[in-house]
Amino acid sequence: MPKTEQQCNEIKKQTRKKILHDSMLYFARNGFAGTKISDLAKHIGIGQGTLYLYFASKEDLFQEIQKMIEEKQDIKEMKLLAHLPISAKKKIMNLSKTVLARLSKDENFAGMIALNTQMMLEQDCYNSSSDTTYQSELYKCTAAIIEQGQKEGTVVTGNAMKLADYYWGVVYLYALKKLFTTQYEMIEAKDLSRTLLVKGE
Amino acid sequence: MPKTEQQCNEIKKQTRKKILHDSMLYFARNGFAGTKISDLAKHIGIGQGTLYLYFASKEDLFQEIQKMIEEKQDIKEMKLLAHLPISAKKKIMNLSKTVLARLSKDENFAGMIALNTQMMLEQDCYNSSSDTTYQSELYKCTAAIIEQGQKEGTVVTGNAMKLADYYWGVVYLYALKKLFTTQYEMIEAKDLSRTLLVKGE
Amino acid sequence: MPKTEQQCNEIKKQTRKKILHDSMLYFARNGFAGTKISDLAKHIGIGQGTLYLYFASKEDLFQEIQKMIEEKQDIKEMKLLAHLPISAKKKIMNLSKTVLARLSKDENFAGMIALNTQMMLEQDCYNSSSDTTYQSELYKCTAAIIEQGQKEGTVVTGNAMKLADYYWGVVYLYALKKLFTTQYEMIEAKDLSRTLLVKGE
Amino acid sequence: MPKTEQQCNEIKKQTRKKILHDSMLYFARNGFAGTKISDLAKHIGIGQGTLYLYFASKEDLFQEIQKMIEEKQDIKEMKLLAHLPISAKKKIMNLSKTVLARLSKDENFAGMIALNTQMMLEQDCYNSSSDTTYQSELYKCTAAIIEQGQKEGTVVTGNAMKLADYYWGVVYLYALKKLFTTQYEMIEAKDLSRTLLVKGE
DNA sequence: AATGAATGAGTGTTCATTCAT
DNA sequence: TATGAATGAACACTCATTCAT
Repeated sequence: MPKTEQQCNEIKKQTRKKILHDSMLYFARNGFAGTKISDLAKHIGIGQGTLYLYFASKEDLFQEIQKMIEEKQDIKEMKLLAHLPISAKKKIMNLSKTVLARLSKDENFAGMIALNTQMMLEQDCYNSSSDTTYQSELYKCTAAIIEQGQKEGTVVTGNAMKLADYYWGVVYLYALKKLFTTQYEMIEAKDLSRTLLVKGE
Repeated sequence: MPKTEQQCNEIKKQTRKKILHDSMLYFARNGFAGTKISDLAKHIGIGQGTLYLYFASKEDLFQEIQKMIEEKQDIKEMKLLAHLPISAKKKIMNLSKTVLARLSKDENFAGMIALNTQMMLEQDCYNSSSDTTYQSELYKCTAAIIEQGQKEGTVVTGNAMKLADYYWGVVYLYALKKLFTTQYEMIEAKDLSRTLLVKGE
Repeated sequence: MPKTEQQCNEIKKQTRKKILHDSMLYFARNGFAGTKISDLAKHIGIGQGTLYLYFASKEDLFQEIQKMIEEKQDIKEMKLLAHLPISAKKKIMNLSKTVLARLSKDENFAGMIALNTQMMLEQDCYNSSSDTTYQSELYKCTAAIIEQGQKEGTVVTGNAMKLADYYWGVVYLYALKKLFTTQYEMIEAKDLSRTLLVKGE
Repeated sequence: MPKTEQQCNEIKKQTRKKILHDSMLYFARNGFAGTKISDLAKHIGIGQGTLYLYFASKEDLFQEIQKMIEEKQDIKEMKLLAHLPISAKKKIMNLSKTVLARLSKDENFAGMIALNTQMMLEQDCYNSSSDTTYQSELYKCTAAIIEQGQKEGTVVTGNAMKLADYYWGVVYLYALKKLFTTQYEMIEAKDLSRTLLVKGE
């Protein structure tokens, strides 16, 4: 539309964002193959054709969603947490509380976690030598905290990366529950923390 | 078929079993929508048409697989374990060791766990008032052990069913890893046990 | 539009003409089915929507182009030529020279000839009993000259209309060359005339 | 079908041929953009899906048709004619008679000529420096005859290739008539020959 | 009056299912 | 019984047309 003048592409950006956002949740719930463009468009509330004004194909849309997730992943907070001058145990309980709280309130966060983990799984599948690219930031931060905790004697022994993977795996689990089940019992922070801590509570 | 007459349907049973089995893994990896009959048949090593001699439709095949899983789920062992006169902590560590060992060795077990959990998730989605039908056996057994442990003071406090759900969720996680990743780090029994036990080791 | 009032529809006429003209060439090159409104509008240098201010539909635009061609067809000159008191041979060589010269210089003329002939071909297809409507004028004039030439012994024997059809068919041929090829060798007037004349040169 | 054994792909070859053949005529009449797969399949008498068992896409089918035409083009006869120890005039009249006779009887021949010429036109369009690849054989043979005739004084002067192009252009013209019109007047051999010969009859 | 973003009917392509062998 | 070629309903994608600005 020739709205006023300049920012008709303000609207375009808005629409693009809405599509990306709404599609993310839809894909997270139904998977790529299980998502029909016709249904997706209806769910977003736009015409089928409109989708193709913003994305070249279903595949392209999916990839853009993945890109978005990679960029978003709130790693900044994580990094901040990792560098605070507090005990690893505190950090872990803090992180767990924060993550579970967001998971409870925010479906988008759940969708992001779910898609992100699925991407990692499938990526591993075809590309086992992958350097675990994007997720590494998140995992590295967690691993750093774990190593600190191991020195402090509050975190269980074992490969730090493997433990970080375990921790986020559990988060993925409850992201799925958030996405798929209506009445679910969210885990508690102490339960999540227990994946890492020597002695819970 | 010129097998005189007797057990030409011995062969039929055999074929049906093979289809169910091979399809299970394929579905677990690719999902229902992501599975094409043509690919599936090739993967099994039979003609597309043959599938329809044994199953009425793709949907029917999928349901039969689900039934099979429900029936198989080695609950007997579980029940046995649950009623042994040993401490809950021992039971849990035992169970964890057994489950993870099977997961490592047996892709079918991984497939079963994966499909089973996905079924539960999707079922919840559309049928939130479900009485958690089939999975309940497995979960009830685990919950019983958990309750025993809580009395003994070795298992963390909290709703027993929720904790059982958590426990099997982690198992699901590593079933996925088994199915999707080529080089994965399996969790250790003590890590799995820690989801429930007050103090690891 | 703030053009006071008088001839803001002078501009409208101008635009309509431009659309008709530019579309004609585009249709001639790409055919009806092969022409997309989006591409056409870009080619003309207007918005897609603008087209629909001047024409009800793609089909309508195409029909208006056809009408325009029918009306334009410089039959007047032809008629004039037909009635001049000179030999048929002269008339034919004259006509050939003129037609080929215009073809060389004027893409629009080529487009008109091409579309016109294609119309005739397709019309015949669905309406074989057609009285060859509009093109008849042009053909009748040519046939008249042919008949004159046959009497004078300079034009080959045969049905005059069929020969006229042949003559303009060759013109169509070189209209296509003009439209589609960048470096083409235009036929010479004597070559075109030879379709009719007993003895060339 | 597992017919007897070996030649179920005899049938496949047959079907492929039928599709190629029937599509050729359909494309010749309607153009690429004007041809709908649904209509084409109906016209051939097969299901839409069947087309995609034999050809990867509409575009692919079209290209295969073009390949087929290039290969077919009955150049052998032409070459034979070109090398006979008879006068160029005889050769030309012979050729004209043969070509027009086939055009009258054989729609496929008409389709081939039409598509072939259209290919050449479009090819020129995008690739003006093309060495006129495949059609050259046919044109070269004709040009050779023309040159012979020019020496013998029976063929008009001028660039031989240009004249060959003219000759086959006229053939194209009547291929179109054959394809599009129901009641058409085919040109006569002497008319076609006159494009080249100094003096008709 | 002019625009181009939005739309959905229509087109190309895929895939679960059937069926002749 | 087993097969895979054939099918058409369903899906991804395109494009003529509309409409808010």
